[in-house]
Amino acid sequence: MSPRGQAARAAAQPVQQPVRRPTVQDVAREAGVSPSTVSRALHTRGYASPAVRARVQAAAERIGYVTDHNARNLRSRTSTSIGVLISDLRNPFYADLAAGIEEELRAAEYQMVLVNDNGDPAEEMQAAETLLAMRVPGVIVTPVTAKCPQVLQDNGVHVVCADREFGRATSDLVLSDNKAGARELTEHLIALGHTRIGMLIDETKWSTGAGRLAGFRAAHVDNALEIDEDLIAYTSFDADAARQTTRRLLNDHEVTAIISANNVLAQGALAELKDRRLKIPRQISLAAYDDVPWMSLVQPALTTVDQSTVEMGRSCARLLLARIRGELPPRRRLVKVPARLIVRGSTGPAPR
Amino acid sequence: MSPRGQAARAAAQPVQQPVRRPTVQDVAREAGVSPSTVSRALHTRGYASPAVRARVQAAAERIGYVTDHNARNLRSRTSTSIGVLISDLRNPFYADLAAGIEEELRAAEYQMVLVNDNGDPAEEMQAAETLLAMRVPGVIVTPVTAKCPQVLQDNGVHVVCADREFGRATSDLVLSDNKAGARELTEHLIALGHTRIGMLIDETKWSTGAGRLAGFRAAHVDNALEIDEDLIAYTSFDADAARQTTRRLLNDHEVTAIISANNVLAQGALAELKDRRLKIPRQISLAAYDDVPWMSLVQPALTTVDQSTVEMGRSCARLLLARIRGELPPRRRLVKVPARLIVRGSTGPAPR
DNA sequence: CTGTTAGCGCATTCAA
DNA sequence: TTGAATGCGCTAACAG
Repeated sequence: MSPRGQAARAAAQPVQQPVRRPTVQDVAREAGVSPSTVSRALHTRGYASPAVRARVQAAAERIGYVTDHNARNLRSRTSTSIGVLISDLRNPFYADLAAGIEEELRAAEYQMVLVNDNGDPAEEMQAAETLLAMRVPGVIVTPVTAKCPQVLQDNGVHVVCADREFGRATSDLVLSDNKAGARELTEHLIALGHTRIGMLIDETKWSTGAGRLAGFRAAHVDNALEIDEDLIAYTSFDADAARQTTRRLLNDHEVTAIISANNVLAQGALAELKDRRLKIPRQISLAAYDDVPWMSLVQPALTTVDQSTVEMGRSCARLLLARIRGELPPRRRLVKVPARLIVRGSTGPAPR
Repeated sequence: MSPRGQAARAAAQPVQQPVRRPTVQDVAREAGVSPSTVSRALHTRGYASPAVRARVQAAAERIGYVTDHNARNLRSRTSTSIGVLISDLRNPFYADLAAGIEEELRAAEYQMVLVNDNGDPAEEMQAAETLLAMRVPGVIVTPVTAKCPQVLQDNGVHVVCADREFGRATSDLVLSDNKAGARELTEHLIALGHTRIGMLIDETKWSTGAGRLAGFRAAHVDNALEIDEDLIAYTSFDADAARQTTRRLLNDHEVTAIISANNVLAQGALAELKDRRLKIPRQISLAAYDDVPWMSLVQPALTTVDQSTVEMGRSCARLLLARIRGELPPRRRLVKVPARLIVRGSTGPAPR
């Protein structure tokens, strides 16, 4: 790679890369003890006399010693890096999730290795392999396929699936109570007299979409309202698609309210309603699952379901760390994060 | 470590932690070559015959070998983990920046270790130490203090400062062209006839705020407009504070337009204007530096300066990687990312 | 082009 | 309680 000609040149020039960092050896010399004593004094608890420990710590501080995680990880077969695998950091849902995770990990002196998989199975597997290579003890993932958590678990990595689930997964789970949240939201509209409510939804393969749709249905059943299946408007993942779908929904059917299954789709729906100059909520009500900041900035502010995304992230991290520390019984744990209805100005009585 | 007794138990019980992962030794045995040949065949280029290389790769694939980054990093004194140190992942500016960085790093097969420092100097230093422990070859940071990049560099870590600069920093830099952007935005308002423009700003210690304020001033000077210093409204970092400051600004002074120095402050300003039921832009114009998605969702959509945040992130990563690979001359490099004015509905002719 | 040897920095035996 | 010895998994020297 770099034969000595190159190394020599590097040494001659003002290159700062090969700064020799102090090792336990250096600290040992400085403190007048053995390397193993340094190791114990610095990390393990109870195997060094207070005096020695203080002396070692002082010496370490003095010469600017910083543990080498690579060496520590290699030797002790543990790592404090946690993989976090999400679909799109630019979506505030994932950003909030990651923020919650990071907060909790940092408090426990763990690090977050964040990877975007763009919702692509291939990139997701790629990322999983990278995390295997890093020998992370655990991964938090919003899975795209069941294969990814599976492969990780097969290799002894603890996995927490966040936000969504696949039928046969065996990993720990942290989910929003999608069904309850969507049901509450739908009932709020029904209580306002709406009987023809459009449901804008992108997928129902995952528990996320499936749960929200189930809640939508349940609210209808509970209120003895028949569902016009045509009002369930399946769309794609992006806001533009949602806008087209909303357009079609409005053209082809009479609805007095629309529920968007997530924050991205809501953008498209809102754009279409505004474009048509429909008065919200006088002419049509709009509500969304997954509250994000812009929803309270628009006029009227949107009625939403807040799924406490940051807290969801914290839960993921807490659960994973507990699992890593062996504090949990073997069987998988499911954490349901409550969803909370927030009524704002975008929903009102049904017209006529 | 895990003698066969334990391994046997592991196989019997549903414990997945002590999974013995294959090593180069195992691959070597499988392929009938030596460990070092495996290493060369798998990673280095040119030092293995095609036949052997193929055989080794097949063997590795077969037994599910995945390189141990810790061991590789320890031995070769290189790492593909990059530290990214930001203030608040929930702020879309930082999320976009991180997304751009991650995208570019991932393409180059590097990993992103993301740490939130909450804008707190102590947490920032804590994070720096963690990254030193991880032996990352480089860090991208939106610095809170000059000390953090300094310490990292002193330890041989390459640093790219993103978004802001401190006077004496010696690290590479990627900045928005704050002055030009703010000037253009201000001139846009002046061209619309505004002469009393409020400037809502949180800090001017960093190049960010300083540059934007300088652009604001420059636009006035260019147009022979005197600045009423009272219209420069200094506020704190959060939206609530910005709202209070906007309230005071409106109470105490007559302004026909307000410029917010960033996306967070804009929330506060907008909230106050709406609360007062001021018609935008008929009664007052509002514009903001740092375009984020909600600004095109509100009505009227906000006139903004887009600082291409994702691209800024990509630039940071590209610059850092080039530096790490030694492709750059020793002297620090400054990358200015152009800022682009986006005129939307929130700015209009000055009243009267 | 390939194998042998050695050691990165550390934590963990074990013996003292 | 401490020190000496060992090796985690890998890759860089060197020799062949």
